[in-house]
Amino acid sequence: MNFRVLKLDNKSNARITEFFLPHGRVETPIFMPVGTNGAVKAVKHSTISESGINLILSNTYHLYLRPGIEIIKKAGSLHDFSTWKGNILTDSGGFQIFSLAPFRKIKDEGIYFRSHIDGSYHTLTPEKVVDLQRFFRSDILMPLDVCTPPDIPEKEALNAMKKTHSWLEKSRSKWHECRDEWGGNLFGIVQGNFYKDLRKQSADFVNTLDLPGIAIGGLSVGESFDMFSEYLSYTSDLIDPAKPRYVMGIGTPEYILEAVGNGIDMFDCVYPTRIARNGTVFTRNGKLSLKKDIFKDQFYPIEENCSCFACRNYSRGFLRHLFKTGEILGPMLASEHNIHFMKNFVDDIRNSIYNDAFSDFKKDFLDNYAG
RNA sequence: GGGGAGGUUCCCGAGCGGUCAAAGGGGGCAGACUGUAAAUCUGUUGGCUACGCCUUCGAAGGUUCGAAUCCUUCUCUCCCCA
Repeated sequence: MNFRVLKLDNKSNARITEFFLPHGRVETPIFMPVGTNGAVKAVKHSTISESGINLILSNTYHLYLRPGIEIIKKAGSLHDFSTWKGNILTDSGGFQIFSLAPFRKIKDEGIYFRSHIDGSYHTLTPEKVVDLQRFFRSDILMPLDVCTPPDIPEKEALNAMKKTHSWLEKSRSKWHECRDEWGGNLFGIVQGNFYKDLRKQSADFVNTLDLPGIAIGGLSVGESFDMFSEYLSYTSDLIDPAKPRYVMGIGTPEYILEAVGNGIDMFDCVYPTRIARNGTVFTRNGKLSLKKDIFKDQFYPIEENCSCFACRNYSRGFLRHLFKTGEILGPMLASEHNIHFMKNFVDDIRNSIYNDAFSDFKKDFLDNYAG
């Protein structure tokens, strides 16, 4: 995928990199919106692509259950099925094993689980998950892993890590057999919970596998920000710098700044689009809960200098009205704004790295955001 | 004119002698949301000099130790028949 580092920040580990995927070039740092079912909720593909984003995330677990792999195979690929022209990273379902805990059983060979939709019984194995993503024609595919919550005993964390490692080897073999069909890139996932010796073991192991990129999993799963920061920094330093580094499942602007400062290139999160649907939007001066009474007669945009469709055409007062009345347009416009916000935010981060001013940018941003 | 049903806290609507400041919705207000079981979820929603007191279930009066709940009158709304 021809990865290379274009610029290193002179005061932190922040960096700008580029790599090439089957559906185009990607420049990092990049925020990937989450479109679990092949579409970012409440947002049109054109809105994403016109904002300059060419990599979104979808989910193997969900697409496997609905519409099922046969339909996507028949369509040709997930891109063809959804008509999204850019790159797609598909998550494996590892996180669903974690978040849908009551319905699953983890064994050495894979996971047995019940569908959250109809209760039917299913199995996902590391090999099968690669196969599914192969038929999606995913540009980046993720291996099945075991994500664990904070505060579990080290022995339990060790077992989860071992399983993740053994599954990764199996995924890798399967990927080697079929990758030439379409050029998808399998990333490794570092686990190890909140134990540094395990994180170290896991990073060392994943480094040896010669994969195109490396993800840090098992963060932002309920731990404090300080804990997140400590383990992010520790783990990131152990990962091969000659590959894209991806922290799964973040985040808010604060988390992203922390990640970029520690050399992370990629991140994804449902947060911007989920809070948008629930009535909260980002601004450079902090979040706004649009449903609040104070916005009812503010006849100016969410942000004056934002170029998104919502800010060019609608006022805070009207957006509040849309949310209060349950109009579908409210979540749509708020989602569009938050997508734009994240894109512009990450662009500004990238520019600051170009100018060796990341630290100043971070400080200024956080001052405004909190104030 | 005759017969019937009913007026409950912002709205709808339960309650039909004490455990009722009054179920449940809705609406309002506030909070949460981080590899999406989420256009979702949680809290709160008469007043106060608050572990107690005050006002409140159309209005006024009455029965009772005690009433939103029973009785009388008044008033308003709706339905049916003439």
